[in-house]
Amino acid sequence: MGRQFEFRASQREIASRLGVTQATVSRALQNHPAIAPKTRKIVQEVACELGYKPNVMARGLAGGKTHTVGLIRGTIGHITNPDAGLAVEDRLSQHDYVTYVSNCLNDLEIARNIVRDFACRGVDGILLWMGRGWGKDEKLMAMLAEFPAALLVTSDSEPQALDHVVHNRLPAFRKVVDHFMKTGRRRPALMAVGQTGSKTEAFESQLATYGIQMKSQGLLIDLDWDLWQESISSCFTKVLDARFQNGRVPFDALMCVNDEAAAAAMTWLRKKGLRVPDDVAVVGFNDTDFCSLFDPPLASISRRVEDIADVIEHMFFNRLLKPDAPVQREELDMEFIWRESAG
Amino acid sequence: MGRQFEFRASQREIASRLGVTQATVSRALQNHPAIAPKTRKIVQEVACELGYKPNVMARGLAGGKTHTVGLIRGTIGHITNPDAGLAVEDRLSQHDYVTYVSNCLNDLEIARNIVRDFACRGVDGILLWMGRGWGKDEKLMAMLAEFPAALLVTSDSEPQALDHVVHNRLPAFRKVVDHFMKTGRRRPALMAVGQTGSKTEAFESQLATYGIQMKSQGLLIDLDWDLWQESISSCFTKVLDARFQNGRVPFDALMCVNDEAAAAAMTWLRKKGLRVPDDVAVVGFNDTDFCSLFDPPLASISRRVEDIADVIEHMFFNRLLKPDAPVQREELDMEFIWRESAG
DNA sequence: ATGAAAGCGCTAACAG
DNA sequence: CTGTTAGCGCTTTCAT
Repeated sequence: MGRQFEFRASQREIASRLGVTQATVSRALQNHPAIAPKTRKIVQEVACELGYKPNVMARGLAGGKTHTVGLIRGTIGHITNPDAGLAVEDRLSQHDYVTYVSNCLNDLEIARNIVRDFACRGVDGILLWMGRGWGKDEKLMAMLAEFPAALLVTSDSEPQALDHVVHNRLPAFRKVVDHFMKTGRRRPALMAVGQTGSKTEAFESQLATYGIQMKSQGLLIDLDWDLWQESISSCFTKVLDARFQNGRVPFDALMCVNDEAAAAAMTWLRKKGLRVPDDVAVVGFNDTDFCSLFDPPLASISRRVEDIADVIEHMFFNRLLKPDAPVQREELDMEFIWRESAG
Repeated sequence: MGRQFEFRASQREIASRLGVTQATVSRALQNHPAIAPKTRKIVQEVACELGYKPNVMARGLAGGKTHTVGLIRGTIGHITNPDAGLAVEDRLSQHDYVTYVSNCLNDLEIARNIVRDFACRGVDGILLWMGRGWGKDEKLMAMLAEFPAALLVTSDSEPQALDHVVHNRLPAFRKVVDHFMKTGRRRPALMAVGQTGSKTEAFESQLATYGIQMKSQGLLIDLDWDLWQESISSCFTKVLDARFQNGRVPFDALMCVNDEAAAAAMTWLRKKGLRVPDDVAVVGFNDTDFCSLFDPPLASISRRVEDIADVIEHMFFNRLLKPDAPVQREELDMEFIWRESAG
């Protein structure tokens, strides 16, 4: 039978102590309107005295809130950094909410299973970092719709049927490209992992507005996913060495998938006798603490982790309080952080 | 009453489909020995067909396992990096275990409350990154002892009454000090946050074996915790500027709290006209991906995140399988990673 | 080998 | 305002 914990009291114990029924205790603890103020008071006092904490499983089973949220991250921890998930967890805990974390590895099928599992666990809400096009998956969206709260974090601004926050990279990418152009660069390249992805598209489309065709002009440096997992710097070096043996590169500016890659790029360029930013401007991604410590300081794109945590916190509890409010949608733009490496 | 989910089937539905009782379904699903093989088979088939998943709350309430573990981290995400917690979460999920994450901010009182809360949630086990001396807190230890599994991660090697893994920094610190000595340094300093802490003690005691008194010789650079939270680099620069206005420093080697601080130190030293490692050797902490990308590459101490995740995974499930096995204890040493900055 | 029934700790509908 | 009662979906005796 149920695991016993020495240090836990139940509503029944409080009830028997006071000579009332357990239901009364339940109501008093919930601040039910139809309860005598003095009953409520004495119940709460005894509850406090006994260190009563509700059994979350029982409460969930009986239809109450569990004060639990399931958070589904998209990528492995050491790759996406700094992590908005942990910042969110921190915020939620201040509202006495506890977070399940899980990682779907950007796989829709896995995401569905996790959502399902979270349902079996009675979470009050789901926070999901969406992969591309998942909004069109009816099965996923139908499941999500059944939770008291479900909040999607997307990186594209397509409309969604549920509450969502658009964590928009486009404006930042646009600003990077604009900056490159304004400072006289004419062949900005992108270093990406995989040929597709919203980063690639954002950069490509913005270049196109200046009449530059990224792919056909050889301005996409595609990194190998497997090598990438092993070692960022060596993978980068390998690709560049293979493609530009003589050290002559076809680009005069370089936007990188993350700060680590950007730092590796700066090292490689320097070794080839190229100056940053004079010969090649470099911009990273994530705006890690390290950026300002490089020589030259590394420009980057900030995810604004704390801001997005604010938005998520706000939208999530908003939904919980007003189950019938219309679908919410917020946008938060990532931000280009200029530093010397960008020229 | 209980939240309804369209997409969920219960044992009762399976039972009624098959004309057996729900208890039979329960037993069949648990591979209970006293169940006819063909019954088990057909039950499992139907369960699969209906996409049955157990209701974790109900199971927990009734005394079964919840396949949940509560993980209590000690520090805020963006400060401790890379994060063993996420690596562990990843491992556990491969065993169909889901992780609650919480952060006690290194506060014993908060830790106790979180443990309590996890108990109310019916977790099968607790993973706790211990603060100093918490092993002596009877209340905490008594609560932990009531879980089917509780695994402590400590950074000192004091004996504990429960399963624990010692994540030992001492050997690495020792190696750093030894290395400094071997390469002719005579005044190695430590940059720490707060005068106490195991990092400080480890370094101090090892220096003492060479007859060097860290504190009295002015070899402890104490950073302000509040400033530290705001900005690592500026906090560091402020302290150094205030203490060593003329750029003459009393140390010829510098061990830093983390890689960011080490990088900031290298920048500061260079500005003062001091060479790394010729004039001052520098070592960081965490062995971030960035280390090898600095000029010179930054030596550091690796927490061996993946290794510790391995150990935790192993010990945790070991305990779950053998509730009565004797207390387990494993040690995992952090590792000094030499790079040019260390001289 | 299976059914019947109790009970985990709570919420909520129904009575009074 | 409070007591009574019926579940929530399971696990686990106790019968048969």
